[in-house]
Amino acid sequence: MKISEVSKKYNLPADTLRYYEKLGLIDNVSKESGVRNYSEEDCSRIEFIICMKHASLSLEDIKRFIDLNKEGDKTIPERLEILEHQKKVLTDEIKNKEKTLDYLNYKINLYKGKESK
Amino acid sequence: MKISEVSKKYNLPADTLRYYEKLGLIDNVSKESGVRNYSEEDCSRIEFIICMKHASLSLEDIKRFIDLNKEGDKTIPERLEILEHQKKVLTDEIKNKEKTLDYLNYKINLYKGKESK
DNA sequence: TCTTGACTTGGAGCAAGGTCCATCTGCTAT
DNA sequence: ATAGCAGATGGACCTTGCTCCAAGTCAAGA
Repeated sequence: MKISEVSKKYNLPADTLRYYEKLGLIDNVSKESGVRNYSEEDCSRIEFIICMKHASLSLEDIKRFIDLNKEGDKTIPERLEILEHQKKVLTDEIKNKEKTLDYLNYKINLYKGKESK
Repeated sequence: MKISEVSKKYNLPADTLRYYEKLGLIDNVSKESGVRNYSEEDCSRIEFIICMKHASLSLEDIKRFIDLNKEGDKTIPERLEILEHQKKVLTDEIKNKEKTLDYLNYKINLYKGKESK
């Protein structure tokens, strides 16, 4: 897949894809006469990155995780730690956002009452 | 309340509180011989800001909302629009984060299986 | 062959949201 | 009265995560 296709597929600008590669989040994509050709594996990696971003990991943390992964099974405890920690973060975020959603609804109803008065 | 107390209460650095004031998110806090003394109202405002940040509004949008509020009831429709929009954003975020939480749990279990092998 | 268009690179620039610093002021306890 | 501490101010600086640009390469169609 060419960069433009991947870009469309994941809704990420080509610049961002190259940026992630530069940071080492994506391994060097193989090139044909200088042009990137993304493999299935590259795409899975991109999906993983997007997912971890939703979990609010920084790009640096995502890179850390990927690097650990490459080091083999002995890094599983550390990876587990990262995941458990992020799970906590994520759970808190969801709780906060749900509370905030309640508050938004409350406010919205309040305003709707005022508006139709 | 002095800035250090407010800082502790809301877990926001004093610099950040002053920064919010500079941006106009918090009205000019009254001062006693040059030292800020936060009123109940100032505190409510801070709580509002924190809440809206959880709803993923930018500081600029929060300021917009606060400014509209000051302009009186005629701005209710616009405020409602902001809230409704943000509700949508927030709902999507929660959905994404819940999906991601599932994924994290899946990964964690996978790793736990490997670890205890 | 010439042009067009997608792609490349390196590096500069940008926006958001702080964070830090030097310097100054004004209590408060000794 | 004096040292020490909290706070104030203005402005410089920082981090994250892109985003844009200039200049160059390459393949394919007219």
